[in-house]
Amino acid sequence: MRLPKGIRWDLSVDEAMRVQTELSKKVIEEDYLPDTIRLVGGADVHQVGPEQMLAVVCVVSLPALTLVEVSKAVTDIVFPYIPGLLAFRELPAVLKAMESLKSDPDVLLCDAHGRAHPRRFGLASHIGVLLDKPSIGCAKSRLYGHAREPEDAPGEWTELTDPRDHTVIGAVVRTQKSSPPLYVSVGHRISLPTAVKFVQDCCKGHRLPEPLRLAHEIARQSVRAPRRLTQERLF
DNA sequence: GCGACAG
DNA sequence: ATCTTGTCGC
Repeated sequence: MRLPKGIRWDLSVDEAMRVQTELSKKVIEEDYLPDTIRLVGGADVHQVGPEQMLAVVCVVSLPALTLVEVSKAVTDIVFPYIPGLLAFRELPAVLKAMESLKSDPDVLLCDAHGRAHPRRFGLASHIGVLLDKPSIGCAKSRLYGHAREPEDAPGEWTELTDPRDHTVIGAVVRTQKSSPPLYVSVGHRISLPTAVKFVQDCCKGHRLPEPLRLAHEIARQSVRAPRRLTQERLF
């Protein structure tokens, strides 16, 4: 998959926040995606030691949810972890993994927020806009917004709203009984109802949707064995 | 000033 | 994200 060129990552915190505010205007919150979705991607990033990041992208086919491709990439850490600015830390690794991907997923699930963000531009939206690809934010915990707790049954969900203007910015979705809910939000080129439906369709008995569950598991295993990673050692 | 805070 | 054991519940 082709990547945009000339992106600068050596930004100050102020500059990074301004970039988010600007790019957030480009987010499309409508279903601008193929009629039939056959491939769903899932991206997860792990930190490896004090100075490296490992990104794993898994592509799964619908409706069987069978794994069709895995791509990995290692990059040096170029930005600290700051709540709200996660994209500037993880995007270099995710983009590199996306670059070596052979298949072209119809939609990409991200282990992060999309519109459910202080400036309405979390990692899921950032990667969606940069690649002009439908994307969904699917985080394990809350960053921003108010919501009531959904009932304890798979499929139950509540709205996540912006306390400033009461806009709906996401959904809190119970994907498995007795498990903490997922925070689903629009990344890019998709509507919230469609995003919620996709996440639910991709969960086969687990809390996380299959593409993300697999990516997370593969990343965890890759980080386990070697103490230091090289691009070649990943394969 | 104080708390909250994706991974 | 990472550092970390056993343990309780679905």
